[in-house]
Amino acid sequence: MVSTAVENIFKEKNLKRTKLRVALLNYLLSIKTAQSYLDFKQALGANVDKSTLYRNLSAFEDAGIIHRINDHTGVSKYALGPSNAQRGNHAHFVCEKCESVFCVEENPTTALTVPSGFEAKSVNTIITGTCANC
Amino acid sequence: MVSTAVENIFKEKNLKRTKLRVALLNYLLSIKTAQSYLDFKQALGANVDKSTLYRNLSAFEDAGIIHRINDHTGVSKYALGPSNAQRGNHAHFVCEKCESVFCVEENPTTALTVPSGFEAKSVNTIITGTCANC
DNA sequence: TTACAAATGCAACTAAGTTGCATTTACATT
DNA sequence: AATGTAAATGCAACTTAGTTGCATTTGTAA
Repeated sequence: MVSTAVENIFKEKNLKRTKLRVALLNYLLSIKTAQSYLDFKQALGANVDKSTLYRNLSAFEDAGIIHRINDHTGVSKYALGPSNAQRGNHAHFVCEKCESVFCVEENPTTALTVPSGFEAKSVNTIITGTCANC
Repeated sequence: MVSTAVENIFKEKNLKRTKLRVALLNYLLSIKTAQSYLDFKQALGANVDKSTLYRNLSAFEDAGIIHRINDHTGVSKYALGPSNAQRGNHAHFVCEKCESVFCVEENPTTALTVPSGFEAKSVNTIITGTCANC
């Protein structure tokens, strides 16, 4: 089930429409939580090439299709949507039981003040707790 | 210049007072930015053992002496003070020019709302921008 | 001073992510 | 449809952060 969005996004972003990219994007569309390299590998087949996958994740990130999330584990995870630097901020919720990472809308956010001399450009928030499934 | 605090903290936390631990703690007291393994190695001598250093960082973290910070680079950095889960929240400022990481007081914070079914326990905020030195 | 748990040092390992390069493929142009 | 080309792939080799097992050493309490 390849949506129109998936059909068009490659042209829009000047990316070639390869098999893996279509599968990757459809998988991202199908899932609610942020995914790691290992998650993608498991979902797309153990035979997917590591370099190719990482390069595609980078390409998607550069194109603003996905954003990279760094939780406490140090392993990068990826979810649909551009980064906070490019769009309105959103937060990431990390479930401490199942380790899932969700994008959540940020609450009418704090006025952000930093020490004098410092200039803030973007904000990334990681919320830790338990998710609805746990 | 070994402060009284440093003399006492090991007994308080039931940690043995070894050479490296004293040096590590004094170094942390002397510096304003969060430090990575490589920073410590450079500051404390290239001969410090990797395992020992990492184990001490873990021990200090467990004891609430320091907390670990994960910025966008995926490399852990450490700074004095317990984690946000244990104390009032504070934020981390990452300078996009010099890559320094500072702990900054968090502004009187928002009521934190998460989707229904989710339960938030702690919040970690990474602010990206330029620091006072850059 | 001694005894023992805890800390160290070393080497070997794991796992995430990157790089170089030869081959293949998407796709625009003819 | 044939083809030229830049981009994408696949593979192997590498880098770097962090961990683990184990024999040796050391801090500290008795």
